[in-house]
Order: sequence, then C-alpha cells, then structure tokens
Amino acid sequence: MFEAVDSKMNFPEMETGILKWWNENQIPDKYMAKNEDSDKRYSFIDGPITANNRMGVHHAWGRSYKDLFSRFRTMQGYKQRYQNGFDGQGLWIEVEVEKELGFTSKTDIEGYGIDKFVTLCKERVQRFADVISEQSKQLAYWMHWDNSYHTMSDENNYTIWHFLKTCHERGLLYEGTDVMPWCPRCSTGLSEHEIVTEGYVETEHPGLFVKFPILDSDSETPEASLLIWTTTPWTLSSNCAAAVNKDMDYVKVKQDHGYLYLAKSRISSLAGDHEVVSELKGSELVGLNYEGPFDELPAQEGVKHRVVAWDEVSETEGTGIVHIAPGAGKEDFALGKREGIPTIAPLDDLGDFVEGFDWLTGLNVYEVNDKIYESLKSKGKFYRLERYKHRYPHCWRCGSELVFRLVDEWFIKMDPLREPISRVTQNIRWVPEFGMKRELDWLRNMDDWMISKKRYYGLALPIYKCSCGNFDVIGSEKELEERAVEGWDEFEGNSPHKPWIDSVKINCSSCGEKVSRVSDVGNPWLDAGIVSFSTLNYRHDKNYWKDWFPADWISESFPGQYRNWFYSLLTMSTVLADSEPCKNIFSYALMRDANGEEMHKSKGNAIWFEDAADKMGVDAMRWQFASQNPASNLNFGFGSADEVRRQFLIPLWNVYSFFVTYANIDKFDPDTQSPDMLDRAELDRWILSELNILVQTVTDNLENFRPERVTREVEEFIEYLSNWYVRRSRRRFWKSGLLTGGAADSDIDKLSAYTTLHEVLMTLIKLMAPVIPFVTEKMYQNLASKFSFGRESVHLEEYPISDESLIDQGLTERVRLAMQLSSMGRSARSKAGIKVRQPLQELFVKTRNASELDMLGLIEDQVLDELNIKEIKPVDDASEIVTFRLQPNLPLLGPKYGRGVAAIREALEQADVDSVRTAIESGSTVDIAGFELSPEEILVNADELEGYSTSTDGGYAVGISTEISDSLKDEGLARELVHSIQNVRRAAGLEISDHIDLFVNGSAEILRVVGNFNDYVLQETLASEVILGESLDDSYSESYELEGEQVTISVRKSD
RNA sequence: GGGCCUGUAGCUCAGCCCGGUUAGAGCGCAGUCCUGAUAAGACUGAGGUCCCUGGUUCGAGUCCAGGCAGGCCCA
Repeated sequence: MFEAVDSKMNFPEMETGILKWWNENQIPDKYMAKNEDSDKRYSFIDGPITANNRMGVHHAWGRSYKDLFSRFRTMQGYKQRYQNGFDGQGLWIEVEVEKELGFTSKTDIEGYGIDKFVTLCKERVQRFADVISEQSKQLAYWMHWDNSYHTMSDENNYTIWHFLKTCHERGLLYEGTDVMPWCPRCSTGLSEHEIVTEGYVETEHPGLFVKFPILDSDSETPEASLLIWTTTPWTLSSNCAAAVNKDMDYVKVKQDHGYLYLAKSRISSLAGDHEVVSELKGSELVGLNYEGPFDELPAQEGVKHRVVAWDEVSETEGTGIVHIAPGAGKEDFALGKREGIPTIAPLDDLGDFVEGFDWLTGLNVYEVNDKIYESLKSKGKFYRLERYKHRYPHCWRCGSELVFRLVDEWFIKMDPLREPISRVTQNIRWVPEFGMKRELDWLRNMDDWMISKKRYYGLALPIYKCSCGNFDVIGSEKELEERAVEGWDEFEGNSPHKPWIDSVKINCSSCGEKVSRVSDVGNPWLDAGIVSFSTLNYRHDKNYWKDWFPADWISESFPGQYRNWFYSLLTMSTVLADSEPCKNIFSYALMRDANGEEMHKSKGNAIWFEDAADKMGVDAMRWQFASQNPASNLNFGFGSADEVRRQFLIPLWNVYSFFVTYANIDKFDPDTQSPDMLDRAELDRWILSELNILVQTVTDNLENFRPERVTREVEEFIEYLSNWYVRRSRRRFWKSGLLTGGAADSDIDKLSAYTTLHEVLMTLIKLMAPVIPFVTEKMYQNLASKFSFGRESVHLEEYPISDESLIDQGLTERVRLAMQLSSMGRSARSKAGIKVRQPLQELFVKTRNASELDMLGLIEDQVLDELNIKEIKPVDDASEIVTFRLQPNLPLLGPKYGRGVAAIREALEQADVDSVRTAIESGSTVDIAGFELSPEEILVNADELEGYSTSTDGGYAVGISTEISDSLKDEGLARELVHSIQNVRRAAGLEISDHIDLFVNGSAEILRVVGNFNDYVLQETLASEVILGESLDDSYSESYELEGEQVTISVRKSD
C-alpha cells in the first residue's frame, strides 16, 4: 500500500518536512559518500561567495545551477569534492565592520588597533559564512558545509605568495605609479569597479574659465591667451600642459585688449562682445608654450607648459582646450606619460596639499576653491565662473566627492601574458558562447593588473622593498621563516595578516640591509583567482592537484566576472600551470524583479531568500531558475513562481496523486512481477517510448549545460502524460479486475497500466531529482523506498539511462497523430456547440499523406472514444464536401529542382486537382510543368468541409456531421443522466469505490431511456440496480432538468 | 570611438546554430466546455510590418552586409 496522497499539496510545508527527514537520516552525507570509490571524477571549483551579508535570491539562482549539475553527476556515478567557498578578505568586509563600529576614517581604525580590527573582520566573515551555510541547506544545496574553503585561510594566502614569487621570477612584478580615484575622508583608493556600480552622483560644480597667456605670442597679438575650462579648480595648481584636438577648428577672437584662443564651436562660452580675428586648426596650436596659472609655486619650478595634441578633446563642453594635470587626473596621467609631461602630485592621503604649494600647503582640497579664484583674479588669469551640473564620482561608503590622486602601487605586467592567457581562454568551452569573445576583448584591452591596496584586512603582499632599490618577494611561510632576521617568534602562530606579519623583517638580498614588508594588502581578486590551486592542495600534494585540475566546470554570473574572477583564474593558472583552470565556464546574467527592474533594498522590490523559500517553495524557485535562458536577465517574483506551481508542480502532483489513489484501491504492489512488454497495451508502450526519448534528450542537455531545454522537454512530457496517457487510461484503472499477477483471472491490462505508470513516475522523478530535490523525494519515499527495488532516498539513485529498445518512432508518430486529430475534433465540436457527452455518428478526417492515412486504422479507437463518435471516415470517401488544394513539398522539391520550383508552384495551382490527387493516391508520378513529380513531392491540403463543422491545421482537416438521430439523442441523454448521478454520488459524500442503491424518478421519457441503458448506468455508477419511479426518505436526492426533462435522483450506500 | 548582447502577440519569452508548407508557448483579456486528477483540466477567439533597408537564395523570422533602438563591457 502507498501512503494516501493529499491532492492539495502545500509545497513549502512539505519541503520543511523533507529537509528535516534528510537531516535526521544523514542523506546529504550518504549522497556525498555515494561515489567515494568511483574511478570517474567530476571536478567543480566553487566561485567563492562573499561572506559579508546574508545570501539573497540572486545567489540562490547561481547556487541552484551548481547543485543541479553536481547532483546530476553524482547520480551518474562521478566522484566529486562538494566544496563550497567563502570570499572573506578585502575592503568589502572592512567597510561593514567600520559601519558596525561607527568609524569614518582610517585614523579611527588605527586608533582602535589594527589587530583588533582585523580580528573583527575575520569574525564577521565567519558569522556570515555560518548564516549562508544554513541558508544554502534550505535551498537543498548539498556540499560539505564543514569543509568550505576560505580565501582568508593561511593556505590561500601562502599560495598567492607562491604565485607572486613566480611572477617576480619572470620579471612580471613591478612598482609603478598611477592616478586613482581616491576618497580623502576614508583615505583610500577606490577601484574603477567600485565607482561604476553606484558611485556617480548628480553634482553641481564650478565651471571655471581661465586664461593661460601664450609666452611666444607674435607681435600682432601681444596679449593672446588660451581659454581653458575646468570643474576642479584645485587641479590648476598642478597644471603642466594644455590639450587641443588637432583636427578641430579653433578661432582667435579679440576681446577688450587681448586675444583668446578657443574652439570655433565653443564661442558661446565667451562673455561679452568679441570679434573673431582668424580661424585655425588645432594642430597649429600644438607646441605653443604658455604661462601656467600657478607658476609661482615651488612645485611648479622648472615646468615648461606647452600645448599638446589629444584626440579625446571634444566640442561637447568647455572651450575645446583642456587643462592637463597629470598628477590629478587619470586620463591626464596617461596622456602625460605618452607626451613626457612632468607630473606634479598635490595631495596627500587625506586630501591636504603637500609641501611645495606655498600658501596652499596644509589646506584641504575641499576648501580651496575661493582662494584659487582670488589668486587667479589677482594675476589677471580669471575669465569667468559658471555653475555646472554633471555626474561625478563619489565614495560609495561615505558620500564624499572623490579626487584623483597619484599613488605608488604594485602591478603585474600584462603584455607578456596577453597572448598566453588568450590561448588558454580559447581552450575553454564558454556557455553562453559569447563569453569567450568578451573575455578575449577584455584581455586585449587589459592594462597592467594593479594588485595593491592601501588598507588593513587582506592578503599581505609578500614584497620587501629596500631603500637600495631592490625588492624581494617571499614565496612561502617556510621561506619567510628561513629569511627572517627579526620578529619570527612574535609572528609565529598568527595568520599572515597585518599587523602580525609585519613583525618579521628580512635582509635585503642585494645590499643586506634589514627591510620590512611593504604595508599594502592585495587586490581581492588574487584571493579568488588562486583557488584552483589553493583548494586542491597544490603546494603539498601535486598528485591530488593533478587529479582534480583543470576543473570540469565552474559557474558564476557573467556581468563583471570577465574582468574579475574569470580573469584572475585565467591569469593565475596560465602563470602557474600554463593551462586552463577549467574545461567549461557556465555563466548566467542578472536577476531583476518581476518587472525587469533592478532589485534594491531601498526600492523595496528586493525579495529575501527566506521569504521566497517559505512562500513560493524551493522547488518552484529551482524549476524557474533552471527554466531561465542563462544568457538573459531573470525577472523573478512571486507571480512567476506561482505560475511554475500551477503549470508544472500541480499537474505533476495530480498524476502522482491519481496513481496512488487507484493503486491503493486495487492494492497494486510494484514488487510483483511486471507484465512482459509484449503484453502491455499500445498506450503503455507509447508512453514508455516517449519516456525513453525524454531520458536521452534530458541527459544530453544536462551534459551540455542547457538546463532551460530540460525543463521545456519535461514539461512537454508531463503534458503528454497527463492529458493523454492518464486521461486515455482512466478506464483501465477504474474497471473491475484483480491484479494478482499471473493468476488465471488476473486482468493483465490493468496490471500493465499500473506497472507502466509506476515505471514512468519512477524514471521521471529520478530524471528531475537534480532540479527539484524535494517533491521528487516526497514521491520517491512513497513510490519506491519501502519496496525491494527502492533505496533510502531518490538522491542515492542512479540517473536513468535510456532504453533504446523501448523507443518506437512509428508509435510515437501515430499517437501524436491521434492527439492532433482529437484536438481538432474537440475544436470542431466546440465550434458547433455540441458537447462531448452527446454521441455523434461520423468523423471525417483528412490526413497529410498516404502513410498517415494508413495509420488511421491503428488509432481509430482512441480518437473515436476520445471524441465520443461512432465511426471515422477518411475524407477521400466524401470528396464532394471538401475543397482540395495542391501544394509543392518544398523541402523535397527545392534542393532537387532549384529554379524550377517557381514553375512547379504555378503549374500546381493551375492543375486539375482531382486527377492529380487520384494519381498520387495510387502512387504514380505526375507530370507538372514538364517535371515528373513523385507522390510525396505533392501535398494535398483541404480547405474546408462544407456543411460540416470543421477544423483545419497544418495539412489536416477534421469534420463532424452535426446531425443527431433519435438513438444518438437517447444515448446522449443516458450519459447526461450518468453524469448527474455521479454528481449526486459526490454530493452525498460517497467514496469512489462505494456501491450504491439508485432511485430514478421523472418523466416517461427519462424512465424509458434509463430502462434502455440499464446496464450502462449500472456499470458507470456502481449501482446494484436502478429502481425506477420512486425515491426513499433515507437516501440523498437531487433534482435536475436534462434536455427539458425533469428527473429526481436518489442514492444511498448499499450494504 | 571599439567589443559583446538583445530587438518576434498588450506583457514575459521560445524558435534562429542547421533557411522550407499556415511563426509558437505562458500570462493577461473575451467566451465555451469538461469534471471519478476537481482551489485542477480542455477548447475557441481577438491580438504579429518577426526593428528597418539592402543582399544571397527557387524560398529568409532564420544566413550575409549596412543602419536604427536598448543593454553590458572597454576607452
């Protein structure tokens, strides 16, 4: 016996129960131990999740993929590592801890104590790692949760040391300068990435116009100046050049007593009267020398200001002449490097002016604008000031305006690596395919990789820089110990983080001087990029590493990762192993809300993972995730989850519930011998054929990372199963008959139906278990676990393998034809307004071709029964009621005749339809426009069936005769009666299997029909006899009007 | 400015790789039916310049080129 199934399933509630059961019975552990001894390996390397906050629904999407493919391979018998990863070093963590402590700047941290601060960072990571682990379990993400790797681990950090040392040995590591966005308040640089995400804010700035007097003005225009424009007046202090676009048109204008140069298209920025004196190209200005705005400052001493050419100068704003301060602007710095312009860096790390700026020194960048205007005015260089609104980068932590500041940073050279990494990139299969193009494009454009950050909690860069100019890079903890000349004892036992690591000093390998580590920490993408080595024990057990590297696949959301994780993985595995880190990269887009808007906590449209899991259910989420085309954004919401429930989970559950209900009534035992395939009904063989086709395609699509096709195919199969197999089989389950297999009185057809449906459900749930682990487990527990063939859990099962001997292509085609014709028949009935309960005499059918015509005999019974019609007639027997049309079979004719197709098409329209049709039906060729066409090269379509209610679709036509004879009418009435009796049974609260006493009272017409159809009524309603003309007081009664006749029906449960 | 992606019904999308007869699904809307799976199910209807232009081809939603619009990345 099976456990009775609640037809109104509350899926989230069920999931909670399953989760508990898994836990109590250690199913995840048994699952992960299942293939311990297998020779087949499937290697997955987890992209570490940032353990800085709770997990959101968008993480659940990615984790569902990871779990799906893991489960699929587990069921296929592959040994795996099941290791989750947590990312937990870097500014992200620092920022949150600073918030907790109410800190606003680096000085707060230093005052608090770096050791205590770093310890809090580590604790926060551990705290959220625990939270995420618990959330992941609710998602049924099965990993070794007590064996997750951490990027903050010693092993991870020391493996990065090894990487950096390798880079150094190849001459790839260098210290350089760059201009970076910098927050003066937080006193740190921000990466471009941190600005791009949410850093730009609409801001009002001064738009300041300044005159740069030309030094070598000709005698005709003695007082000529360049007119420039800037929104950051403080940068004028460090001006070293002015840039023009050499192809743009410029003008010289006379105003008051002097002359100004600016772009012709920007004349509108002039104030007051002016007169254009001459026009010139930008190239004519290049090379001119001018007097800078702050030449009197000591820092400006010796700087020769000149005009340079720059293609980036545009006509959209300003004056078309751009002030260049290489020490205070990113693009300026790049241009300065190319043109050999001196670099003056005005600001320290708090945004204060440094020594060498005279009266500016010590002032903060935020408070100097007015003083700058005054100074310019006193020197006659001020032109005018306007207000200017634009989007400008701000610190995403504290909201301060950023400045651009020159800093010393450590870099890995990209040029020597560009080609090798590109080669490795092309060895990987990227899903979606365009991933490779994007990665290659990034690699082509990638600048040297800046790996340092001036913060506290992160990888300690193992670089020891000596004042002699040499620097040493340490490659391991062992090497550090060997080279330590001071502080090792103090450090020993601590993690290699600041401040502990910095007690250790070594001697410079060049001059022997004692040196300290540089104070920088590492870029966090080093942390995540090393994991294909660090997590596979690369340093201590190369054989183990070789067993699992390169990984079979990795997976992460693609926006951002081409330049982050994918990039760092590729770089590090190219340098260390000259190999791809993985064979497949499966990536997916972004999650949006139901309306396609970005999810934001502040907007109120974010969905918490727990809410989603509790309300919509994890299976509904996971099915939706799997259904999504990973290349496009996922619009996620409660509505779409409910759709999954209604469209997919409930139909599936209904089939299961149907099976269990009747299997229990008939005491079906799946452990008894199953009927031989030859003894099974055609319907059974058909659904098994469809099932095995499904197993093939699903397996293929999972092996090729196409989960979205899997869900489509399964949904289609369930449609067949529910709306054809079960519906067509219902009577086979209802009918009386015993299931004692093999006994003389056993009903082999009934047994065959039960066995087949059970087999189908078993295979189906195994097939879907990786996607929807809960509902499949629930069903498996009932359908399999307690029987001899069952295992403890569906997740300890093997993945189904298609039995090709059960695939019958002809059968599949036939049944699909039957479904097609039935659907069209229903359509024709619907158009005529005739209910299916009313029997009809004839169904006319026009098929597409002769072979389908031949099939008709085999599917006749199904179609007639489905449509409640007496006989089927091929339409060719009634050609007077249909208009035929000839069409060329283009896929056949096209390749064969090419240009001739046009002539054939035309000739077919003119041809005599009946004679051509007769000819091709007898199998002979036809001469059309001089071409000898075979029967299959011509298609015959029916347009309509006149006088009948018809339906046409794709070459098929179906029609019903709408004439209803007296006997058909009686039969229809009998069915109406049975229908009413069933309603009364149900209203009386009787069980499906209860037998009844039945009383029918009503008009003479009703009584006549009941009498005529006595046996039919008894059989359908499980009545022992029909008693006419009365009803009893102790029975349940209802009255109806059927076809204009009054009837009262009474039932009671018989003894 | 360069690279990549997307554009199909009111909405969300499939189909395109590998060209073929009348372009599909779900949601929504209007209606009908069925009901011994029933807080389900089936059917019908309205709704489409498959972004535009050109090319290749007997034939283009599908392939090619050039645009347009939106998105992402880089500069």
